[in-house]
Amino acid sequence: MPLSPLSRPNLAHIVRTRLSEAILSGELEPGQHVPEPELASRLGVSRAPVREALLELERHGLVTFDSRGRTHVVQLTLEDMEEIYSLRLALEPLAAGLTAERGTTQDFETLAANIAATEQATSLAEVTRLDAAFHDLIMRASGHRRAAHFWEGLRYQVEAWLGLMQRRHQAVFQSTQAETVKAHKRLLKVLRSGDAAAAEEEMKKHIVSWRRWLALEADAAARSDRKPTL
Amino acid sequence: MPLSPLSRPNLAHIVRTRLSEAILSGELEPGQHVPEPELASRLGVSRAPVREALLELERHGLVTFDSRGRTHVVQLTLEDMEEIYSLRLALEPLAAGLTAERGTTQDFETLAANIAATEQATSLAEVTRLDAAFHDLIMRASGHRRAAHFWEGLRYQVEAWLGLMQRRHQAVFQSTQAETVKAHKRLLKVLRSGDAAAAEEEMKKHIVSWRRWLALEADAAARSDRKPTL
DNA sequence: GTTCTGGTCACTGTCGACAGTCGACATCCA
DNA sequence: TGGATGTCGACTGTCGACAGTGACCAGAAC
Repeated sequence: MPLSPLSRPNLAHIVRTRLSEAILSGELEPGQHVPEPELASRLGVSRAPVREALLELERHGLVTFDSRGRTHVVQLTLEDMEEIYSLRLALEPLAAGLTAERGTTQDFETLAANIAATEQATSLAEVTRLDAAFHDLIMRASGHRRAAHFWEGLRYQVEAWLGLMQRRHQAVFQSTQAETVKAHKRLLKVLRSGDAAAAEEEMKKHIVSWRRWLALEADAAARSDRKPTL
Repeated sequence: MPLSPLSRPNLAHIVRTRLSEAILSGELEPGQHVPEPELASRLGVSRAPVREALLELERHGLVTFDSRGRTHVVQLTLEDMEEIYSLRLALEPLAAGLTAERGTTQDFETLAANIAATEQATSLAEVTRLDAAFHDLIMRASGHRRAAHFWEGLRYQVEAWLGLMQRRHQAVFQSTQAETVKAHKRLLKVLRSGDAAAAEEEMKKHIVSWRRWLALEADAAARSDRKPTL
């Protein structure tokens, strides 16, 4: 009987997941102060797991602690995104190269499944989530645990940013789904080829092209002659 | 009156610092299980700050949690160090370039002071600490907060590894102090020149040359025909 | 009206306690 | 004797409580 071992996530993990969703969806607004007691009572748990979850979320860059230790939902600025861009550019090609070398058939099939799911996604939010997951899979498949770990510290911020931009500038993301699928297919093909250098190069291009989303808010602000609200 | 605001570190921070020292010095051995209740009673605090400190230490890669949530002092392998090497190579040249561009006179003076201290250090352990601090300063001076943050997640592991190697292969580190000073002086000079590309290149060289410490244990093991104990 | 003062309130940091769980070890039965 | 079963102890995950601190607000003093 194929009984795989079941994992029993602790409360802190559940709280963390729940809060991630709340932040990514915009249910909790950027900059908003989120007191531990309130979260605890709203979620029906004590403060201990909430505190632990918040520490995790800080690691993921979704919340920050001010000088008094109070928790705020992160408010990403353009400079933050530039930082993230430069780090993605440093990390992801490295991982892509490794994945091309070491990736298993299993890995590539999971990636293919992700692309298929992206093709059939019915909402932008879903596309964004699957996009982040795709990169996540590559980082993991690389076998570079620390790089994957670092990526964990970036991906949620990327998701948060894209979510925010999508809510603000829907029109711009019209063709995103198709483009994402196309780019990911190209990537997967190179990864499967086993050519590390080519994989690095392709990933680099992919990240560079992703950069165009960064200036969105600044551009929109410039056009409408208002201050960018980040 | 120049009274700078005093920071009142919380217990968790103190515990974290104390535990870092214990791990880096070898007081706590690699692989050793460290139960929260014991740490708490030994340090005379409750488990809450200990738990928080352990989470921080995990982020710094000095401890790991097993499937049951029990804490162990990290046991670095050669593969771990290869990972760290590849990440340093991705992160530090980037930061060095930025520091060359944006570094302030103040920054460079702090770096110079660090080098001076390294010159006068009286123990290898001190040299190692100052070495890590030097790189820390560059990461901070770069203004790239996330890169600096990532480096925080590596530096202690680097220190731990070097400490371990130094305790095992003292003789090999004879000339380390002088070499470190020389290399750091070269780096500082390039940083001061403001030439980002040159700074990147010099840092790259520096990291590559650091790589030689990685194979130490494997080499020693091969020579004495025993299994490398990592 | 403005500045100082005191009180109030909302939070965080820390503590001690309890329950559930897992491994180790002893024990029982074939 | 060896494998299954039961018991014990150690630790983690979680909880509720308390104290200390800073922000905010109202009122007093000038």
